[in-house]
Amino acid sequence: MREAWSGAADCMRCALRNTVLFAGLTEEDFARIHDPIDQFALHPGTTLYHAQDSGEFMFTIRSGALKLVQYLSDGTQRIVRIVRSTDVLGLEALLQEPYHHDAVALQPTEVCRFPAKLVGELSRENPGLYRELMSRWQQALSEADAWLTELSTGAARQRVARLLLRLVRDRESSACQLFSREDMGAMLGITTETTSRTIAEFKRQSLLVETRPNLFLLDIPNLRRIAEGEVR
Amino acid sequence: MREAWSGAADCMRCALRNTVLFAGLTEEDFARIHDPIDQFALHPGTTLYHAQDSGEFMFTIRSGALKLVQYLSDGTQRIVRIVRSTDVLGLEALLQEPYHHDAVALQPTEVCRFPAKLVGELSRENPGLYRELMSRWQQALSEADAWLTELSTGAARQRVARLLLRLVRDRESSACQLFSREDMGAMLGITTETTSRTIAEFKRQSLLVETRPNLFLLDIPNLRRIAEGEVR
DNA sequence: CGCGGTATTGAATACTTTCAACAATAGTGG
DNA sequence: CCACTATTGTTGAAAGTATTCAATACCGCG
Repeated sequence: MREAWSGAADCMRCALRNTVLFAGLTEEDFARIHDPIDQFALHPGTTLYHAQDSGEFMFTIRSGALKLVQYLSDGTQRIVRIVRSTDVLGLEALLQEPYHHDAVALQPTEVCRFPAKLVGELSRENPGLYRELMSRWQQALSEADAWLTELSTGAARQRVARLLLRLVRDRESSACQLFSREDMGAMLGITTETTSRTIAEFKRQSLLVETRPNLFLLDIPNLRRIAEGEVR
Repeated sequence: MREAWSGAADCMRCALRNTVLFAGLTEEDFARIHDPIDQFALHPGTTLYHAQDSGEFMFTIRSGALKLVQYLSDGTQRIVRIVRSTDVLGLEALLQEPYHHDAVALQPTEVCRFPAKLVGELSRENPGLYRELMSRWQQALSEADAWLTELSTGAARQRVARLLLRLVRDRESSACQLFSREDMGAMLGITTETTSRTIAEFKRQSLLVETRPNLFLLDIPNLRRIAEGEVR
């Protein structure tokens, strides 16, 4: 059993309704999609879907985070994206394609699931949804490009610094939680050990201060300098 | 002057018409888009557009190849994608966003240019075009993911081998042209020198045989073994 | 033929990985 | 609630790779 079913989704009261995929729908359209929506709670480590699974459903993330993982033929894994609250998952299902990644929860995560086919139908009549879908695709693409340029280029110290900065972007405080060293390594294309060493060094230099278990405050200005490669 | 204008495009006779973006359009729709289409020839090294330029136009590639380049704040460049014949360029313009990359010709290249706005309008009435656009977005995304897992992961030897194999995929022969060492390095996230050393070594091992200036035959099976990391 | 740019090579250095050991931590069952 | 165990994180040392910077070779073009 891979997830806890939490009943039909309560979309009308969903705090996210206006920020997520279906923001532009009329009440009428919305009624049509509401019924088939189910809501799930995922424990960390739970797989929402596997690469190659037939892509019947799309998902929105209500809370938490998932990693999208691809595997090389030699078995090494690479995390190609992180999806978070308000993000949409499984766009490829709109094209009747199987999923392209494993999607695995990194934290306690709540998702809403709905049939891709339905979204496809609605989008054909609803210009707002149509545009929103394109925008989501473009967002994913920009994100992928940023991972290439920022997280897969330069020395390990720089990559780790850029990942940390990315984790606190668009946030009020500079506090953030870290992922496991293994996951961070898989995001950056470096080994678990190198990641651990780098994080440990950042801690010693007070670029990272642990205020509570796995809650870190960042020294943003100095991490920026490292990210740019200005310091050793 | 950045490009040679070759006159209004002769779309009706374009060999690509049925394989590219507008394959599904009716004659009527097509008439509407034909007029604003211009065709350009680009010399190698020519920039088609710059990142941040206002994205008024989209492009299809008739022949040749372009690189999409992003820059880090420290000035290092990373090539995030290669677009080739039948590919579409500038999807972000559909969302009224500025371009996200520099687009630079790698070879003599012919492109067709058309207003993004027009495509947006047509796609709202034309389900075929609508679907085609989604499919193009997904294609770009898959490509980006593949660059992360295949071309930005593992040792330099493996990356170079995977890039070479990628260059001859879906081709009748195992012959291909190589890009400059600098460009290959920017695709793989390694230095020009490391790229050069690796290519030179492959040549010495006859994994690459130069039959004509810059035309190479690949030893696919052995390059595959290197790509998988099975050999030193 | 010579010039300018690209490719190749060398040598020293810096960095990352590997493999192994040990420490810290969280989860489990008594 | 505590002790135990399994997992995750940290560290060390050696080996393997990649980068840097500099020199030289090669190529295409005028």
